[in-house]
Amino acid sequence: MEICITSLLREKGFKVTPQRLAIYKMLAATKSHPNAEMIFNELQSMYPTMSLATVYKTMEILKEIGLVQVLNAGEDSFRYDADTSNHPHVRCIECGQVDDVQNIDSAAFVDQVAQGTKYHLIGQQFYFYGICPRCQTKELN
Amino acid sequence: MEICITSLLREKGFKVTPQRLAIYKMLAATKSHPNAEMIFNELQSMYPTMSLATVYKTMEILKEIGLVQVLNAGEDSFRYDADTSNHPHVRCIECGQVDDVQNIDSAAFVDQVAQGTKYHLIGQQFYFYGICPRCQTKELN
DNA sequence: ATTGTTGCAAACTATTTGCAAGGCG
DNA sequence: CGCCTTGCAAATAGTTTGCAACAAT
Repeated sequence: MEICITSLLREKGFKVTPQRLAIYKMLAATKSHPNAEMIFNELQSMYPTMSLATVYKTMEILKEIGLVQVLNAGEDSFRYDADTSNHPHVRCIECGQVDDVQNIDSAAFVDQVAQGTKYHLIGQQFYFYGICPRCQTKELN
Repeated sequence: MEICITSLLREKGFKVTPQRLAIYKMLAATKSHPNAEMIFNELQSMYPTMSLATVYKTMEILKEIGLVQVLNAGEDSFRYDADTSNHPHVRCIECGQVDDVQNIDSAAFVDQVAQGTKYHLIGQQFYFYGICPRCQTKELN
């Protein structure tokens, strides 16, 4: 995994820096789909000089070399996911957490859209909204 | 349709103003899924004192009373749609236009997700990306 | 008459950019 | 060593808010 990002950066002509490794490592280790500020906050203790701008610049590169995907779950900021497989996401409208939706077969649905539109389709994003298990139990108060 | 927005506003305790009618009428008459600035620009000739802030405030209300839905197709601004039925959208990565995807049956797909997640699902948004017919022909140059 | 709304300007937030100092190759 | 990257600060863009004048009920 570290090998992967290191060689990928070099291949594409980007330099390998501690900041880039740290950002990618942190993202790959979480399932929380953090936005830039969350990533920045989490890395600040380890890298006291880390800047938000570097997080943004790094995400731009990681997106470009295919190591992260950018999520736009209807919020005011972008979230990032080191799992670049094309899977749906679901956001809790109470607490705001974003989870993966696993083991979904969207092929039939995508095919249907591919046929129904005259676009040359390249990708897609599926976002669901609802109340997460934890917030459901909270609401029993 | 005008009757609808007028009575709906009154029912919910909002006042009926020319600006609100104009904004909704314009949105209901287009398929272009405009963002706030596009709406503002188009209305400025007819309503020279119209302000962007009023567009935003109005969209907030129209969303609240269920007359518009807000789209977040991976851009830096929100788009608005007076068609509140839950249909997918497709955006051209060349020219940026956003189109509806019509006649799609997503029930099976949604059911699959509803069962696969422990969320209490409330809604969803499907976004596709690709190259629109017009840009496909342009690319032949 | 009362209360909500408009529209300007200022505030705010997320993101991007310019640039000098520093680090990777 | 040369060039890319960092990180600060300033700039930008979309959206929201405060408030005084105004309009709908």
